Amino acid sequence: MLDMKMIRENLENIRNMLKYRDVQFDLDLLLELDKKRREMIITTDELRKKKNEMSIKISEAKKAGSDATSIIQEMQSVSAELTKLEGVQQNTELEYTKLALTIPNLLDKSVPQGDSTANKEIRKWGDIPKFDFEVKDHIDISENLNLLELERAAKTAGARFYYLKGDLVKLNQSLIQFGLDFLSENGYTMFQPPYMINRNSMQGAVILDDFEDVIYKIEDQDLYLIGTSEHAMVSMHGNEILDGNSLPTKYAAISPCFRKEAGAHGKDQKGIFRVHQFEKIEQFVFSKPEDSWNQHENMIAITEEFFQKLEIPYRTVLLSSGDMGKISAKTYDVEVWMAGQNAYREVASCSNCLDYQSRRLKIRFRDKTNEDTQYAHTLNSTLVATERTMVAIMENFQTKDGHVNIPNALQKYMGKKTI
RNA sequence: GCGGGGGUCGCCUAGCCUGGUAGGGCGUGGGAUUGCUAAUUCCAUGUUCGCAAGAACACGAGGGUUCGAAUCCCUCUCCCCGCGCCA
Repeated sequence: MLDMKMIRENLENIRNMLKYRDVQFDLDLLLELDKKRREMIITTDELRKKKNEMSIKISEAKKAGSDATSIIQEMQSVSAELTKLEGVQQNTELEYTKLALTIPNLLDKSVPQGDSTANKEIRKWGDIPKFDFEVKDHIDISENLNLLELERAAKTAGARFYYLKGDLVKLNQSLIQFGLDFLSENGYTMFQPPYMINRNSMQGAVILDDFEDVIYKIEDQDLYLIGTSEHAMVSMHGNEILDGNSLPTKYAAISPCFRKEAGAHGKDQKGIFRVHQFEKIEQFVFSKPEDSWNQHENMIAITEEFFQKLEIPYRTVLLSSGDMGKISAKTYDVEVWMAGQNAYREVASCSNCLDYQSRRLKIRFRDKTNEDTQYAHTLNSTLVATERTMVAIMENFQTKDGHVNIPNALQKYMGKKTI
């Protein structure tokens, strides 16, 4: 959500933002509803004022023991009128809020304009592995080594599910262990969040379209499966006034992620690259506004360092205005090399959401109790999505005789050097 | 799941029985006063609308009764205590 006052004062910027994001949004309707909403507030406030004044008169009359019948009758009619107007106001408010919740976030000025072809590679690390044999993809590798049950998963759950098996289970746990150790050493506090959260929390974290395309709902309950621990982490401090001295909070969250993947039909159909359920360690930071861009750079640096330790070649991409999520003001993606696909593929995403989520969830801070509160900034970044990372490990570290070498950093967690 | 007790403006708390402008303390900021440290005292300290003056709203959430609800009634929610069930 954006500050309505700011929208009114920066109409040109907002129109440009919508254009650059290539998003259909009825800004004129929003302005109209905002105007109507404010008018309604003024009208109903005046009636309430009248009511309050009469209430005092009634009280005084009763105390004095005189007759208050005529004032009470007058107040009855004012009350009735107010009830009627409040109904109208409530409807206006609902309409306004519904629309206001769908306007995308501002864009940082460093974001390139255009669609995904305008994405900008800003860094590249590592040498692409060369093989003197025919390279296999992770599906063939895991089949040969008996590391996945894909057909049986399709039988028991459907497409885009999997059973990890044997050493792949251990590799997954090793990545998680290593990731948590790594973030702990870098001053992060670990969290394991709820995997289901209520509608209000989810609505603060995501934009409406995501409910349809991404989020699973629990039947007959006000609960939704998180699509990422970000959803549970951002709402954790909802309706709170944080102590400014505690910022930035650096949280490391580990959780499974559940995604519908609606609209991804045909893409990455096989294997464990694009699935309905995967594990992810997330960095989540609440920061002061003046510090958030600095934090954003820190977070992407941490993620890059992690993949360097895993010896996986990657490139870091600054997403263009048309390719970003609507809640983010600026996003870096990390794409790692996947030898089986002969391509860089997305494994991590690092976003600064400014005060967009904080406004929705009322996450504020102040340094001293008599100061005005400010909205905190929220930032999220993948540290590691383990299933995708295992695809990269299997494909990049495969050997001629069909085995997979374990990256140095993971060997002590795996207790072996090769699968 | 059952029974009991709770949720009040950052924190603590009064008010609820008996409906009539939500009070006090702490913390924080500012002013005044007194040789100093300190003490004392006054003002400010939530949200929304408004350029402002000001006004409205706010007692866990949502309904209801009433001219009027923190207060009475209903539903939900979270916390605490006891019992039950349970990995």
